[in-house]
Amino acid sequence: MLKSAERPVEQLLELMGHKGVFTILRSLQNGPLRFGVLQQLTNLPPRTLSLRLKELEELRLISRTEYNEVPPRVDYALTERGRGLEPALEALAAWEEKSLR
Amino acid sequence: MLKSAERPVEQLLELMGHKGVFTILRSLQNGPLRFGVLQQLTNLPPRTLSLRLKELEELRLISRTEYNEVPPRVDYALTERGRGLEPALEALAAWEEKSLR
DNA sequence: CAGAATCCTACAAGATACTG
DNA sequence: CAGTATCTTGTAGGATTCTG
Repeated sequence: MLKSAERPVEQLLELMGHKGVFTILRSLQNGPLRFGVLQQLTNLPPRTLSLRLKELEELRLISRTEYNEVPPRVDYALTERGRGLEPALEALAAWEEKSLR
Repeated sequence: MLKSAERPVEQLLELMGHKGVFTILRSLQNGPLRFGVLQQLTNLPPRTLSLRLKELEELRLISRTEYNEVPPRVDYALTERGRGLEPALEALAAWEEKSLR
């Protein structure tokens, strides 16, 4: 799945091209979120969400934190590298805004 | 192919997620280019390049101009809407720069 | 709750050959 | 030159069911 021959931006865009990924990144800008919440926000089936989260982790854009609690609790947050993406996310959101008018 | 139910940014990212599309858009920032040149820049087979260019046209990000000459000549250029994408392209390129260091 | 396992269908994308 | 036609293989991603 990881095509290391590609430029980082191509890897990134390939991942962001998948359904829900932009929403995931944007949502995490406001702080960590749990699996279940991301599922509701993106409307992805668990299998697909799980795949995307792993790929985002592989690219070191998000981190996964597991708490030893019952019931289980896990949350996902932007990494430093992921936060470096924020200007691009904003630019894309701004473009969308403009293109809706 | 056109999933009109999606938000513009999701449509855009789905398209930009395909191989070569980022390169196409970036290259066109410097002015119109011909099919053959885009083929060399992206390393895409003609069929795939042709598909991507049509999809970019559908989203009104690029325009196609055909000249009645022999041999045939066609070129592609960013539209106004496509130029609206430039801040995002720059942000992505900047992110890549940073992430390489 | 947070996923993993299994199954399925549609389409991505590359290779190759051909043409107005 | 700028594509189209045809064929093949891999993967996306949705549905559903199950579990540590």
